[in-house]
Amino acid sequence: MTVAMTLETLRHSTAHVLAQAVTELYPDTILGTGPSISTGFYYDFDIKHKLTQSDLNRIENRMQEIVKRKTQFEYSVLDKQEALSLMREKNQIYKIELIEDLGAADFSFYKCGSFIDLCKGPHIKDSGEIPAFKLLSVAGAYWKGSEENKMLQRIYGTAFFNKKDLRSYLNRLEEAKKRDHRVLGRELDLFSMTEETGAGLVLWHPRGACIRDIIEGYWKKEHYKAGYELFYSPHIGLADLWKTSGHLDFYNDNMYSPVNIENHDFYIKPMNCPFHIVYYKNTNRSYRELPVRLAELGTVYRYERSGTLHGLLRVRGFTQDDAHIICTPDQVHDEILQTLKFSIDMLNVFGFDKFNIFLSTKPAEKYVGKQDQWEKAQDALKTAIETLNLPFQLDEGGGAFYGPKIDIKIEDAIGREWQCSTIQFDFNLPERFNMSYVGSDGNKKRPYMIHRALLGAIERFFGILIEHYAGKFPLWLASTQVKVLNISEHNLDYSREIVEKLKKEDIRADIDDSSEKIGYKIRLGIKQKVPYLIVTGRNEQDNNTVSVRSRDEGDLGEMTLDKFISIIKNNTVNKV
RNA sequence: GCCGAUGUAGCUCAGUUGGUCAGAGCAGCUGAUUUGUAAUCAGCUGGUCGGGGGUUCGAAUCCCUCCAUCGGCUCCA
Repeated sequence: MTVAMTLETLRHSTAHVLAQAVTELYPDTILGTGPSISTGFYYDFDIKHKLTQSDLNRIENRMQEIVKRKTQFEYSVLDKQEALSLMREKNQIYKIELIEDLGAADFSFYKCGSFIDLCKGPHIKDSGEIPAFKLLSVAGAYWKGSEENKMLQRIYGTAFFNKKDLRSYLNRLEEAKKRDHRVLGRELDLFSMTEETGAGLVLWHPRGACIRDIIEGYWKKEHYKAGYELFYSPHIGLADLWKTSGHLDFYNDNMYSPVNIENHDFYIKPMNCPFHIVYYKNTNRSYRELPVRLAELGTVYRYERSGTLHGLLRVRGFTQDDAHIICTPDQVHDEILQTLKFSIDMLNVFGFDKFNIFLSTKPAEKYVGKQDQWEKAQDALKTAIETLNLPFQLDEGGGAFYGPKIDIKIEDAIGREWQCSTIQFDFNLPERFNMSYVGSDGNKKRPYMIHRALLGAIERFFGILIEHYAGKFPLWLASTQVKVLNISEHNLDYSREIVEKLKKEDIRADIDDSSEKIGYKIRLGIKQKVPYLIVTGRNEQDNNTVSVRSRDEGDLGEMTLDKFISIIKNNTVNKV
């Protein structure tokens, strides 16, 4: 066997060493599987003993020993009978299942010391070739990833070619922890979620609310520019509405129980679309009116299983930056192109420029709508992506049953991918609601409907933003843009005057008029990540100036207030 | 929902085998200080130890249960 020493190989081999160590320490271990993954590797085990963090240390030490032993990885091939009997002998029921599943004639094994594992390889030459590794965590994981199956214990770890890479990876994990939006959210007093109010429900504190307001204000302004009309719909709707839309049939698991008012059931909305459609149908529509573009920051509530909740990134009540475009077949291409461009532009403004775009097409089996509709829609989506020269991945058959879609994912600080923008066709709802418009030939026609969100959900997007900026919101988004710090009581009037002047210029300014020393005030201002701190003391008062300290650029020295205001205005407009 | 871990003042955490163990720092408040670029000093107020139930003469500590959070899995129209 040739040994291709890729990071993947190294990690896969390290997973074997992990399994070997665990087997040595816990002889009753039944092995699951143990692949390499993008951040390292894992191995699943069925062990009676509940693994703890301290067990991890013990296992890691044993792994170090195995590495020191420099045992060879020996390759061998067994036929099915031999493979099965070997695994039976070792009571490896999961491996037996794998052998049966694979249905091949021959099976390759790798042996390292007394440890042998079913594996297609490749592997490193011997265990001594592992230069740097670390076990990271234990977690539960279903056998074969199915909820129906038994839950095994999974150990995560990582490995690198050298200690330096490992260290920098671990540092990155530390860094990511510091950026965690849940931590920063508390430190910067942006939001909270409490046991008292309910899991997955967000309290937007004034500072967070301020930033949200700026985001939403910008969002609205841009939507008007892009030819959208704003819409508001209620939080609950009659059962019949959701029956017509199909949500009570298809989405019921995610919906909360109804409230009964005068013998009518009302459901809290999990989506905004039905309301927009009802409005569309409010009057006879002519092709001359299309496209109709309705945008709404609509707050929806969905049941999410308790174990899936995660800070702002997965919640039960959230506000979609939703819109529905209802148009004629002729308009589909233009609308999609415009929407995709809009989406990318919007994400760019918030500092995101790394995207993973997925184009999902018609599922093989369950779907609604006609073939030519799907083709036209898919063509529009693909053409738009290509026109903008964006790389994308094709997810053949990955579309929803009601239409094809584009999903845009961005990466957060910890390398997790989060879906923000989505642009999806819907062939289902126009049918169900019998939507129509009168064409130029005087006949009633069925419009195309496009459902789209650019930021996805405000809550999730805010969480991603916090991590992206590490809490250092750019000037235009910062809740407090300038904090004025007076040196002593003698400068208080002058300092307050400065604040008032800044406020008059629509600059979000605040004052720290406590009787603390300037060092303390600066420390506090830095901790709060305020973009600009202004020091006002005797010198400034005498010279009629301010001393500016920028969060990102350090001390900018003494300048006139007018000069400072123009810097702020300039940077705000440019969104830096 | 599932597996595991965790839950002590607003925050970060101490609390040895159940018996002055309800504590510290920061924050907050009150005073003093009037300060020149990352923590001025002093005093004070904060907690049914996540909720409920149980064992015990006695529970933050042991048991049960519920809730929430964390790491994952699963799910993600």
